[in-house]
Amino acid sequence: MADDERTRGAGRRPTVRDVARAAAVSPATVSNVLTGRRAVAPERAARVLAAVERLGYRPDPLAANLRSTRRAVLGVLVPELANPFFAELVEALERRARAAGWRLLVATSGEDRAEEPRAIEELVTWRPAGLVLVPVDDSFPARPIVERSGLPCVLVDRVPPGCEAFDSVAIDNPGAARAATARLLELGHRRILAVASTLAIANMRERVEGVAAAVTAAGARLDLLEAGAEAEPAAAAIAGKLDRSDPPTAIVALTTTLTLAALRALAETGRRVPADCALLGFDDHAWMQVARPAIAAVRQPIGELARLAFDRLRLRAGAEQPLPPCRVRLACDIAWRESIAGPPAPAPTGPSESPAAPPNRGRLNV
Amino acid sequence: MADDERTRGAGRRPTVRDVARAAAVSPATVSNVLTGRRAVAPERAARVLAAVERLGYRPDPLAANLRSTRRAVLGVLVPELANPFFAELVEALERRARAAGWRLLVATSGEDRAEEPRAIEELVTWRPAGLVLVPVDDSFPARPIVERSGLPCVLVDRVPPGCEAFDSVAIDNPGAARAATARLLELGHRRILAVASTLAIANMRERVEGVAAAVTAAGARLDLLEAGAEAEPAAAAIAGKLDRSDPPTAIVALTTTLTLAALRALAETGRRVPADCALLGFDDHAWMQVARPAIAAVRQPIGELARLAFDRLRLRAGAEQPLPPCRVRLACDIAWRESIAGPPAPAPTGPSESPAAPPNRGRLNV
DNA sequence: TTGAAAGCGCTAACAA
DNA sequence: TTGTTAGCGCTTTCAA
Repeated sequence: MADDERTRGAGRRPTVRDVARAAAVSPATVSNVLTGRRAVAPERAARVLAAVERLGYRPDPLAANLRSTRRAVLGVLVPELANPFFAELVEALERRARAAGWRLLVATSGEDRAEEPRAIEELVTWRPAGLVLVPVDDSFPARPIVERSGLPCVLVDRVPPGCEAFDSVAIDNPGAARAATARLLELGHRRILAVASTLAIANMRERVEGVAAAVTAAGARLDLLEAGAEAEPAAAAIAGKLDRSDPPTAIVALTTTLTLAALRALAETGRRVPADCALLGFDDHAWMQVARPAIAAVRQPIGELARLAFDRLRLRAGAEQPLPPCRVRLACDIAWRESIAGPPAPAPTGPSESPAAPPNRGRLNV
Repeated sequence: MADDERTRGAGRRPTVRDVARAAAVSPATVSNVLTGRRAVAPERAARVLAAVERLGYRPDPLAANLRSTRRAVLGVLVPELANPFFAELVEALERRARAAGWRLLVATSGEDRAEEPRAIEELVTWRPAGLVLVPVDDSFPARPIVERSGLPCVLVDRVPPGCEAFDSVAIDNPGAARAATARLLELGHRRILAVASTLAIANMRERVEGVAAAVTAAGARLDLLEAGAEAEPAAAAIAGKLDRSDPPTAIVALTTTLTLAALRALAETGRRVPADCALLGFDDHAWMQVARPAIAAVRQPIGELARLAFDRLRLRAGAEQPLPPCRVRLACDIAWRESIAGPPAPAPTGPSESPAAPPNRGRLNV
């Protein structure tokens, strides 16, 4: 059925004109019914809808976007999809976008400063309604292109300094790091090693600041390691820190890769977790629950990050006049697990409560 | 500089016409220079290029795609991005696509049969040059839409039966499973548990077949469990199998989630790996190397899968006449790690060589 | 409220 | 080899 209708075009997809003819109205009316941009008399609208149904008409978004200024595509640039955090972020964005009838154009910069502006430039030529962007690092090489494009843009996860004019959505990095570290200090740790990939990325610095704030407040000692993004060299560097005479009794790893590197370094230097050294990571993954010991980790609310970023973009895309920038910072849960315990030798002070996390869900609108 | 040129349009992006005027040629010539579709005299081409540079002209892919039949966009549909295998597949595809000047439109079906056709339908309305598709399962609900669209389509990873007319790229599932199992049998295992998510997905069945073939050939016993895609219930089901009087001494987990579930089940039932039970998973991830014991796993050549899928699609998109379907199956490496050892009690037979993998890289063109 | 007509920016015909 | 013309499928004036 309906095949007689469809063969008419000899394989050609039906267009607005076909629908208009079938419904005995003008193409403009078809458009108005379908986009809802202008009112159409009920009976005519029904005729149009029926014709659409009968012909199996699907509007061509390419043509629609070419003509109109309002598009329903979002450009998304993340450093890499191999990083589960970004993969989950993109998936959450895609889910929300599709639910709202929007599409996603996805690109990756490969954590490469030279690639970022190239990727953004290509994205921009597609004239998306907006951009969701995780910059490579503080240098944010795509910035001039984004600004010149005039497109709405939300920075997610990494918000370089000087980007106060951009919308941004990220977690409360200092807060999460402080809360995590405070717990370690409570348990009696006095030498804490914070492992960052690079301090050239704002969120890394913010996490380090959080750790430092807690450590300083407690009069303990902070060891800071900038270990790079690669697992192997990072593990070696961490092992180096562990092999000193006065090694840390707790490690806070600021990315998943560094958590893995820390685990490797601890194993290689013969440390048991948590007996010899406690470990806490950023970003929670399924394997951390199953690992023995199970690894404690800061849990980022990825779905929430995606939701806020998308809603912001949609709002801005639909807004008539320019909106003031909006900076959202979300609080994080921490999954306390077996990798956390008090320091080994003479447990100096610290209460012996069970390591339950204080409930700190909520939102921090800066 | 060049600003005087750019302000002319009063913020308007320059078009082919602007470039044509600036270079004193026709719009068609500009198009021909930029797309390289027809020859243009060197000096004129140089003039055009100079004008492009001076005006900061960027072609609008929307308009180009609307007019021409050849598009440089690929539609990609995967079940989910939260699964690192698919995330890495998409990343590898994106990398190759971008290198070739193509873009990716990404959608996810959420492993949902109802969502798959919806997602594909939206993808198709964008008129991509081709589709890369990982079906939800054998039911492949998007199939009629894909066929009706007439678009080139490569099935990746999951190739439902009856899809011989489609191009497909996947690993040699039976071969990988057979090789893995053969090694376990060599080590003396006689009761092997294969854990699949669901037998409604072809690659799961193929893996099971591979395990079964090896087990049968060795006269050993195969235990098959269809454990679902969720970690918790799967772990419970696996624990059930382990708690019987005659438990398996080796587990082959057919997905990453099931590998995690198996680990959990083993821990919960007090089994040590590999002393009480050996474990081998499908899909290798960073944490498996760091886990104690390190987890052995079949390594899928994701980059290669992506490369072949993309090249195939590009070939088909550029081809004049229809090409015969091409079914590629790639051999896999196996990362042999600590989670593999002989069975606990009376190690019956089996040579005591070191568990090094036989080199079996290569391609199997079915 | 509706229709006719004019493009959005580009490339494919066709003619020169 | 080049320019002219037309039109991809849609939305948006503008006039009725």
